[in-house]
Amino acid sequence: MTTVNALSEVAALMGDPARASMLSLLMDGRAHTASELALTAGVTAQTASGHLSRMVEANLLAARAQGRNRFYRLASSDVAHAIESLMALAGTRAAPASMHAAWRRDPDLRFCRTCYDHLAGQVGIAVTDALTKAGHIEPKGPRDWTLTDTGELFCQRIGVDVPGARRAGSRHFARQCLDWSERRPHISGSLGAAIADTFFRRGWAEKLRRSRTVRLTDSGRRAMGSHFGATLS
Amino acid sequence: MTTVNALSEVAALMGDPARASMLSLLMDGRAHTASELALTAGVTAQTASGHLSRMVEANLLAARAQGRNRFYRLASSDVAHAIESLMALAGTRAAPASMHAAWRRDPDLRFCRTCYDHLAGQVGIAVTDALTKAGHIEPKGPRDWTLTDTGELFCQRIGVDVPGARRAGSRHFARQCLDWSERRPHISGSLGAAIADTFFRRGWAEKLRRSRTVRLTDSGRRAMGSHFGATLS
DNA sequence: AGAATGGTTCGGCAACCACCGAACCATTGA
DNA sequence: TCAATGGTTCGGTGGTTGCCGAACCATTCT
Repeated sequence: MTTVNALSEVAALMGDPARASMLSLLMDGRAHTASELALTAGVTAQTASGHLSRMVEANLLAARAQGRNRFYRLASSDVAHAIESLMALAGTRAAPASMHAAWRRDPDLRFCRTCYDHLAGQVGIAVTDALTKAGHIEPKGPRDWTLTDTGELFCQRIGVDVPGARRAGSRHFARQCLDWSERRPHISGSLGAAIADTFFRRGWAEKLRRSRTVRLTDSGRRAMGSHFGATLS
Repeated sequence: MTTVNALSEVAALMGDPARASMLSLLMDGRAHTASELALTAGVTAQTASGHLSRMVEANLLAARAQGRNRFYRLASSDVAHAIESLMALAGTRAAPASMHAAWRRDPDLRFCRTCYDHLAGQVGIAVTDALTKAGHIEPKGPRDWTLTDTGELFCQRIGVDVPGARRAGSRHFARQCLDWSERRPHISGSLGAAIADTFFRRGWAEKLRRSRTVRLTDSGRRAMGSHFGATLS
């Protein structure tokens, strides 16, 4: 009820290892079935079911029934943002030495991944930086960007569905999202999602199954150079 | 070790009610003694000691011995930011009806409070908005502000120690911090702290003991009108 | 030196809760 | 209609951990 208990309740929910792995998987922005989540969490279906209903109850997750499957997804991008923020904290938690070790362990994840439904990691940052440098997006207000006229043209040229992104209901159009590995913001919101979608549709990138990791294809690397003027390690 | 476990570990630390209330108290940005923290958490000194050492171990808290007292404070503003982010999530957790009830319960906290060491709540937002509207600060990059020339003069006039804030080591100068009750950014960083300090030094505001709540004095209300052109409910 | 205060360590207890086995419901396909 | 698959509910069990009493260390005050 009181604000401190609400804090501890929500934190305690994320504090269980099984639930944390489920949330981590759901950070890819997609909806996953209960059994899939049970598998990645390393628990049986019954146990997973309990966890999932508790998180739905607490409005961390949303459930959608389809056939005999039940799909779960993060309830809102706010939840995704809070998780990223905790991850950022967890990243600074350890001493620099072991931090490097942790990053060595998952260099691909650090290079490119999905954050909810948009691109994050070095690639996400590179895209965002390129758009900023070219004057295609400009900061508007504290947590948003504006798409400039040249940005509109640019998006049209590479095939980003801007009208569709603008149509996306009450959702933010171009939002700043803090990247936990780079510790700098990348572009999110419906425009960020549309850009990521372009990467997947044009074969520039592909999602690895059961993971937030994204692999940049060869044509993707070329596109980063030609369209975004970015060179990646 | 792996990133998901680091997430769950940090979340689990915040997930205990006793630790959560300690962290809430420490959100006022000050250092508090172990017994003070034990009292607000409603546990005995031994229990509190255990909690505190665990949080120091996890780099959430920093400890400083002084005489026979031991003072604990948040280890970094990153920790404060993560807590605010979780609180924001906890705020949206409940249905709108009960959310209002929770806010009714603590209208003063929502009106004005400290967030780490700067002002938050309606007053924090009002100050930030006024500075923006007058062109005293401008967004610089994704999460910072620049103090303009007129802003420099304005600060000097009302007695904000800008040189001192600039001298503040490696700390960010003017940072954007998300306000969990207003869900909009207010000014933090060393400049935000200097502004809050001015409010306290000039008697515009005073901290309520054992709480993050800040009371705006009558002269503070007048100052909000004359210096910031803001009217508060 | 002795007493008082603030803080920590240790050991045992109790409550909580994550977990699984088993049984049960719902949807799909044969 | 009957099996198969996906999911949830229920009950009992075990491990974790938060908690306090008691003893112990450190600092300050008389």
